[in-house]
Amino acid sequence: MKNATPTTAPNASASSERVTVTLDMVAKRAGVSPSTVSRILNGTAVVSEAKRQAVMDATQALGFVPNPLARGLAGGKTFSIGVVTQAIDSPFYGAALRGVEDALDPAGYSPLFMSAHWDPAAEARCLDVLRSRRVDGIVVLMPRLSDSALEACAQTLPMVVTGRDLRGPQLYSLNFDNFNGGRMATEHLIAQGHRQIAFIAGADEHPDAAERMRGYRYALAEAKIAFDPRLVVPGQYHEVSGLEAAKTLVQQGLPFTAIFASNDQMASGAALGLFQSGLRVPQDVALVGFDDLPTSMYATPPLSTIQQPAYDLGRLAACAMLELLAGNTPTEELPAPALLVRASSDSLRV
Amino acid sequence: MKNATPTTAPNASASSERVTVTLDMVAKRAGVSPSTVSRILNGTAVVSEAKRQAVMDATQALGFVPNPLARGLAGGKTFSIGVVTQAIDSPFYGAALRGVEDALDPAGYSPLFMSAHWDPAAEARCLDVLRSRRVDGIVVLMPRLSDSALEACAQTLPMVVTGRDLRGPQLYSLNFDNFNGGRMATEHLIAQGHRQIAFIAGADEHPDAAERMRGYRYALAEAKIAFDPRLVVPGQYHEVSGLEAAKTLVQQGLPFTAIFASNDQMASGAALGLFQSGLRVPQDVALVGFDDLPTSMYATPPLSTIQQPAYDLGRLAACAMLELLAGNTPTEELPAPALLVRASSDSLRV
DNA sequence: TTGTAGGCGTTATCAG
DNA sequence: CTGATAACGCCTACAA
Repeated sequence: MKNATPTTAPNASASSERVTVTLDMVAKRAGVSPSTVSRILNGTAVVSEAKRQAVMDATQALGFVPNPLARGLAGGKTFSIGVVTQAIDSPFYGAALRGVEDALDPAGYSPLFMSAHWDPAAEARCLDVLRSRRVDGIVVLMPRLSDSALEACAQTLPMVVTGRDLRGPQLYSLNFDNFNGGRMATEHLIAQGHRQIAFIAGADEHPDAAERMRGYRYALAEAKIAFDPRLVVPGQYHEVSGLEAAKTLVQQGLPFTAIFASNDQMASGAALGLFQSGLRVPQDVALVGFDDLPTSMYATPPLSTIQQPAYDLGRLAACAMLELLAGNTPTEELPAPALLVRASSDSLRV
Repeated sequence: MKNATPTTAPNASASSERVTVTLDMVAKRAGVSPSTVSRILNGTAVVSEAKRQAVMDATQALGFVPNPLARGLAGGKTFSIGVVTQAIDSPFYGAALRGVEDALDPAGYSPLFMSAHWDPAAEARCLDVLRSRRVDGIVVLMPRLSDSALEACAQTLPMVVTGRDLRGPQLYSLNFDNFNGGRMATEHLIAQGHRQIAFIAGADEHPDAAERMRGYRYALAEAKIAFDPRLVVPGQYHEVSGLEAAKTLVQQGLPFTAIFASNDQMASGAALGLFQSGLRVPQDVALVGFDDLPTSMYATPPLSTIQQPAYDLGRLAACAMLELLAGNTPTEELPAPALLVRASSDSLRV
């Protein structure tokens, strides 16, 4: 990271350096042709060691930095990859984007982030903008576009998507096992002795929300606990809806001793709702979330949850893209869901 | 947003469209020269209405989208602006970045996000990368680089920074009144009858952390409350440090009835620390944070805090950049700090 | 008003 | 192995 800076190098840095140093200037100074400089800098061909040194020296001395725009125009590769996220200000996507950054940076690629806000039309627009910017590939986190639209896009560019099961020559996907996650959360509650377990569902359009619910129902069935639709309240994956859901449950009067919220944000809202209703977590009601947001372990009380590795999701998606770009077949896989038991569902830990 | 799509327009969209449509093709189809097309599309000159129509039609029909790379190479403007954030996965920066997105998008500019992780060297690298990518301007959120380094950079490019007071021909800054924020938070606690108010400080390197502390001390002095250094514990602006700070305070044995944490993340950690120590918020200890993160109102109990408009911070910074780019002198100002009293510091609200 | 020519900084394709 | 010579797609004088 920290190469000793040769005294000859006026490394532009965040300082002066007015004129732009071009490849031609390097070529001239090194006494070779521009093409040779290009070849050396890109390792496109074998070059004599002598010229090689001369070019490297000149590059250093002049502080030459290739112009990505020109590179993109001429060569077709821009070394930037488009990343479509749904909300850059969501804790979940934030972690994922950081994973993307961390994976792309060392490879010399720059991410180009765009938010689609769960709107298919906006998502399509993102793809268009990204393609017009000539990105080398596109990663879509939790797309809302149809499989076919994504597949169509993959005909033109390497694509990696998460939250789907799509494969193709230029298409790779990474999916999380939401079903088993939902099942594990519910089984944990059942193991703790709970029989009346409420469920705060996620937005209908989210396929993963449906999977989590399926896991919930599966676990209930396995335990021979009758499914009571009245204990299932809708949510929208954000705090307010969790708060409202909890209040609905309380007001409804139907007894319940535990809540499984299909994501941490709603669990957080539900915790507040219970608190405001005078119910203690976990003494009166046990609570389990889903995602394991960075803040969940610092909630009061710390929230039990299913760990969904958002950071790794982003990182692996980016790695897969790098593989695709290198012409390889990606093999990255997401880790299996893991249950994190914390105080919110375990009275012994309080 | 939703123009009726003319039947003649095969709007590439997220679909097929193999070949790239160039400006020359549009020119040919419209029966004019490339330069005319360029002029019309950029409004660079006055053109006859007839040709104008012809070009617009051809553009539509062909679904032409100008290549930003070529545009950047030839004209110098890339319509992308670099945005240096410290951590893309922080709730505070997340909100700010969303503000940036929202302001830039309608103006036709794309943000290029990079994270510096509070490391000056990394920040310098971000600036270099961004400049090498030929962005039209750079916005730095809460820079760690020296004023002079930023000013130097502003000689080359329009710059907008937050958390500093810097002005220049190509440089604009947006600063938040951390001193008064800290003061208001403390005064609130004092008004609630508290005399022993602990303070969880922020990282030393953050200038805003020092300002908040100054506000704390100022308010104490105003109220003739002796400043007790033992009630000030260091923090790092993240949850763990708040948790540890609270435990330190409790173990220390010195009585205190309130805590002012210099940011919400630490306040959240402190809340957990108090909880684990068997202390109730606000009955035993009142708690006030700083920032008003989106999640703070859903904390258990909801956290009183000083509202720092992160979203607006980003939005206004981006707007200022747009002004700079348009050759105007920005005039955006950040709103004054506001105190939000919630249950964590008000027993009546619980 | 509008067309022509040249160039922005690289890479790629050919010869040599 | 290396050097010309085209593009890449668009913008901007300059000339008409």
